[in-house]
Amino acid sequence: MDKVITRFPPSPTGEIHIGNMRTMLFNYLFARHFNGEIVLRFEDTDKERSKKEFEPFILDGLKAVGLSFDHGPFRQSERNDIHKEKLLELIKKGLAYEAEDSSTGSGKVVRFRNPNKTIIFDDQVRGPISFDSSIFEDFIIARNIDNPIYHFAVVVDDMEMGVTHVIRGEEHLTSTPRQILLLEALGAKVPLYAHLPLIVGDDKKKLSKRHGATSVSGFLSQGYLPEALVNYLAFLGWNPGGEREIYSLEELVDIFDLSRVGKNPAKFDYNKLNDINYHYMINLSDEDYREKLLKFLNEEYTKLFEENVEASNLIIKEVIKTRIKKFADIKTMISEGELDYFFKKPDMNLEIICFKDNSLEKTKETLKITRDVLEKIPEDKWSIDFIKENLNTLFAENGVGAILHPLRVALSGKKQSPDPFTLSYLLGKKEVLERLDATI
RNA sequence: GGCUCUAUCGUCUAACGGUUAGGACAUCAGGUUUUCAUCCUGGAAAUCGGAGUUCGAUUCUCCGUAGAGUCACCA
Repeated sequence: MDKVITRFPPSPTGEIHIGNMRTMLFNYLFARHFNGEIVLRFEDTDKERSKKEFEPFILDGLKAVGLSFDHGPFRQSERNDIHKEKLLELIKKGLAYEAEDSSTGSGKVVRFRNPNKTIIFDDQVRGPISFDSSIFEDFIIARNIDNPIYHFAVVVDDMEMGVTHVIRGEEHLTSTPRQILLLEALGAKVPLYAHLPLIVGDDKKKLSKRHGATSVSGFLSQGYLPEALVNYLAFLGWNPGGEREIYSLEELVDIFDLSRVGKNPAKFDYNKLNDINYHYMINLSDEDYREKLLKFLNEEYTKLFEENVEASNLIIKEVIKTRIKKFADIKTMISEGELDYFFKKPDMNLEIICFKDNSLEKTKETLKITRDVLEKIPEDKWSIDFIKENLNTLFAENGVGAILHPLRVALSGKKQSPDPFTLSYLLGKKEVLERLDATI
């Protein structure tokens, strides 16, 4: 096989969204798998919507998720000379002609002389597909001689850049025969096409910028890890066949195979993404996790975490890690007061302190017993296991809930919290006794 | 509407003519000496319908049905 060359052809009309990213990812995986090369080309022939300012968004997005390219970035708009040359060539050969019916009045449009034949191409994911080209009639390929439309510009650029594989979304399927016709007229080698299944929303409609598509930067700012995003996106419409589903970008490159791309549209599933993201998060090193988490804390908690490094690391390990699926979830934990009680004494909450039907009096009594047991534990033995072990002796007589429920409420002010052993350990002996005394 | 594509649990998917139709997410139940979360175990859950080909169809063919994409001087 010739050297594989694929392409990223985003139009710079805004942020790069999840559908674009998936297409680029597949182009990347395919090219890299065969040690091929990737061309990045901004498709900006629509002068109304394309803006140079959007280019960095796209470049940054690619960089953030680790997708590299080898050639470019090119701008379609800066390749006008070559487009015009090819346009004139077709006109000269009688394969295209200028016509008078410009609706915008900006000169003569250029139409392609349609040979009206059946086009058959072997789609790399869908198999043979055939179209009767006469339905397109003599379609327009340029607004005027200096101003080609997309279909013409892509075809010329792909040809000139030696693109061997065009991997794109299914929405381009019906424009493929037109492009093949142009390629044939230009005497170019027709690349192989692969049309990827669409990513759809809950309504089964194509995800697009104006329809539910979220930008890649949006996901990243929610605290989804790039690795997780890549991993999830790779599995939308493709899978390697086994039961494993966690793969790094490098591993995906190794095993990627276009023939295993599915044909049916894939619904974007946040639950699944969250799960994969959670998996990547808990496998982060402690330092890495902390560093990333800190970026999502508000001012108050950033300060608290930085002033209490050891304590906050314990809180991350024992409390936060199993409770958030993406880093931005920490904001919810904070706003719901799930972290408050580690740093300041809770409001006394006698309403909920009683276990089941126990009276307040009885509850205070058990808290006193609990306090006495805890007080006897030496500072240097203050560990989760040792606290548990000591409290154990109270359970048989009083019942587990009767001891632990009031203890939890006294320490946290909440009905739901991490287990009281962990809580006690995190707070430290002195603080625990103070909180118990305040309640009793 | 024309053209094109698609059709397995709620979701993503596996099974390239023979399986008790598998896995993951979600969901439900139980367990981890109280709760939330995590973790473990288990359960429920699918081949769109109809013909054909075949000893045998999720798998091949055809017809329906349903959904989607596309029909720009947008990309």
